[in-house]
Amino acid sequence: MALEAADLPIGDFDTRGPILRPTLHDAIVARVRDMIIEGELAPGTRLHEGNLGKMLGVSRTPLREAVKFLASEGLLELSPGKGAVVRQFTAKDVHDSLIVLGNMEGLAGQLACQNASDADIREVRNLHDRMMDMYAKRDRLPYFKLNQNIHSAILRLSKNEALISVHNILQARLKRIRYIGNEGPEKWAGAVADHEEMIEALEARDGERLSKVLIAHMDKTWERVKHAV
Amino acid sequence: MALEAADLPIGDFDTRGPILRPTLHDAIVARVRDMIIEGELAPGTRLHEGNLGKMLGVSRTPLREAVKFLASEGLLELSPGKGAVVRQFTAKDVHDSLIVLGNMEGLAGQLACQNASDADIREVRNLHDRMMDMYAKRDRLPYFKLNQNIHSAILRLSKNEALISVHNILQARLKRIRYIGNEGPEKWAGAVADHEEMIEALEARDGERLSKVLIAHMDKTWERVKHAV
DNA sequence: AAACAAAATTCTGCATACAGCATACTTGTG
DNA sequence: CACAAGTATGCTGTATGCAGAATTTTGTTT
Repeated sequence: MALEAADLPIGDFDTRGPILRPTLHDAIVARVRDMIIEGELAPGTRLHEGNLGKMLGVSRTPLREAVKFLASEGLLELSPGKGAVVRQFTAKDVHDSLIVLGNMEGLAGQLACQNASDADIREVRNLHDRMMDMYAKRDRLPYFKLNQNIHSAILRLSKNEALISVHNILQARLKRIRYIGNEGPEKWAGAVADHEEMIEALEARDGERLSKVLIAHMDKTWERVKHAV
Repeated sequence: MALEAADLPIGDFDTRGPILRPTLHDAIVARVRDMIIEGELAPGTRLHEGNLGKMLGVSRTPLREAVKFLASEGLLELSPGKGAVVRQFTAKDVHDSLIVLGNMEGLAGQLACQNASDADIREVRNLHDRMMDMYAKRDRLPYFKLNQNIHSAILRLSKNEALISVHNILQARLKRIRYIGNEGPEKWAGAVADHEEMIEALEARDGERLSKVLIAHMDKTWERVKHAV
């Protein structure tokens, strides 16, 4: 089953601006990235251009271009003469990344309090309330998704493209860890309390407070995830 | 004059770990990146694979791979069917990036105060003193280089690879702006005062203070650069 | 002369072909 | 039986060829 440009997930299209034709390149990048995140390509695995290309139904040329792209994102490492290897993250790498992510989200929170419109904030409140419903029902997966959405929303509300961009890069590197770490011993009540404080601070446009909660929240993420690294 | 792997700048080699063979890929990436930073490839320019390849003495295949790599770094934009274009940064893009960079350096300062060895700090003191000599002589270029070195050193002393990595990405995107902005109406004395406070805070391992100075210092960078954007 | 349409050219995107290097295997020797 | 050297296979890295899209040029019409 060959990979085609139409396999691009909808979310990858930029609906503002001129409509861009989907490209095979983007499709391959997205597919291989998913394979890494979902563990189909385990850390340390050497990518075999012939096999992987056949598996995806594309020739080596666009596949190699996608590999270079992902290497630049930090998901793959290039070994000259030996091709690409799925990057291994040490526990320290993950911890370091979470510290940086926490700081970025803190900054995003501060900026969001300055730059978000009232309507923007109402949207986050909406997400928050829906998440709380899921918490009441102890419905894990939709809770998790809405949780992610809230964090992305805060980034978006910062209206700082540079911040969003570097956050995405770092986030992508850790997505796999989060993916496996999701089953860990979460202190669910504590996380929910954090989120209550977040939405309060955001609605009060209290950037300092929001920033602090977001950073503290990320510290707890490390506690939750570190056993899995 | 064909581009060869030997044209790699020394600094690109990772001297720790196994010695890696220089690759044409890295050489092309570095060369094109420089061409963008130095303005040889102006923002908005469409990269012509045929011409550029001939100019560098390489075929289109490795060139295209390098282009994808740089696109992932954010220095190029890919237009499906139209190839790659040197990315244009708006004034807001630059301002946003500087805010994020300032925040990152602030975090790096805090971490450096925790994680740097005394010897590490002495090295920065050394750089600082040499920079001050250059300031006394009003010797602009070496001052500028030492200045850059000090900022990189603080990042390095944070001992946080993730932070160093994302900082480098954002830094690379702005290098061209810094390059042209360097001639601007710098408030040299003010910058020097900032640096005096930085080294004091670092030697006192006062993370809070160092962080604040670094962030304020970056705000001034925006003032110095914004006229050129 | 200007505007539009159509053809020709040029460029990108992808596939394939080939050369050189890395690795695995085999075979010979101590 | 173990180890080393030589051989063979297979993979990566690079160049080239081809098809289709984009752009430019040219011709035609108003």
